[in-house]
Amino acid sequence: MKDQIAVFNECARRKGLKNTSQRTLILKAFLSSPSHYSTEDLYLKLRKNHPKIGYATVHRALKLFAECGIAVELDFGDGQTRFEPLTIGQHHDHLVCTECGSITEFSEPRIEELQEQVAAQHGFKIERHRHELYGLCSKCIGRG
Amino acid sequence: MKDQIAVFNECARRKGLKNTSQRTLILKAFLSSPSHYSTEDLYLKLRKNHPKIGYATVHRALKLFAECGIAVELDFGDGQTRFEPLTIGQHHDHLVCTECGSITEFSEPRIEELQEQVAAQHGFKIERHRHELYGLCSKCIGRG
DNA sequence: TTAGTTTCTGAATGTCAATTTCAATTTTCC
DNA sequence: GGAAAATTGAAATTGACATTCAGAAACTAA
Repeated sequence: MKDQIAVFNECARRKGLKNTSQRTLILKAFLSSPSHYSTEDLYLKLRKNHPKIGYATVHRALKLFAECGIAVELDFGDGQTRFEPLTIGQHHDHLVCTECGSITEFSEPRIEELQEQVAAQHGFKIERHRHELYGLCSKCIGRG
Repeated sequence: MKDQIAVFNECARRKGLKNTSQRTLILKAFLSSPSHYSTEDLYLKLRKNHPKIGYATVHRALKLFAECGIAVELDFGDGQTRFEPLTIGQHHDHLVCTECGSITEFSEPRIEELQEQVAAQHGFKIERHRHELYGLCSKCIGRG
């Protein structure tokens, strides 16, 4: 978390951005939870203690975090973009429960390797990828 | 293609839908091309020869095809949903060029297998998945 | 500290694709 | 042919994201 704040501050400095209490607030709330927040989610959470904060401010901050490389934008196809704090070197993909919406992370180097092979076969250079498995999580299978 | 029309007709019958010239037209245009159409794309293409056709009609037809299992909805994160004809048993994933937008299909059973292993480790039951590699296609690397 | 400059905030508004509405039309079935 | 039901397509609505703008706050230099 300290690393991420440092990275963000450096990025903000480079961009000539000012320090504002709102941005600090949003950054801390964002980093302090393992959640996969949509703008809406984080906005509603922050409003509880900071009723004056604006949706646009939260939205701009999250986009900024993504630009600075301390957040990744996720799209699980439900019409809402989610943001996840990015810990350097901790790439992972997601298991998304279609029943309860829970999100679990996974990482499988052998898949990444095969991906590279596939790309190489097509003369394709991978910049990024998206790999999501949708289905029922262990809890929802039980309830099934 | 005949299979898909048969599947669709059966699905339409079950749903108590009527046969209309527009839907037939849209279905044929959709199946007759390997493209990954957005509603907009297909609408514009159809309008050339059928100026009276409506956007909503095309949109409804494509959603219906997806419901009937002869099309899959794709979202490459560019703000437009694309539809691809689904040939039974021919699952594949996509390489998406971020430069020219070209879409190439790939299939790698070993990745599918590893996916299942990952899911099993988490007690997760996969219903569907999404796996996309974004980057530069061979043509765009050359132009680079 | 203070004046001056620049950025930021937040309410409101704009944008864009997806979706819905509804009156007119078409299909289906008797 | 005619009634009932579904479909069409223009227009309006929705919903998420993005932008605008006037006032507020943060920096900068003297």
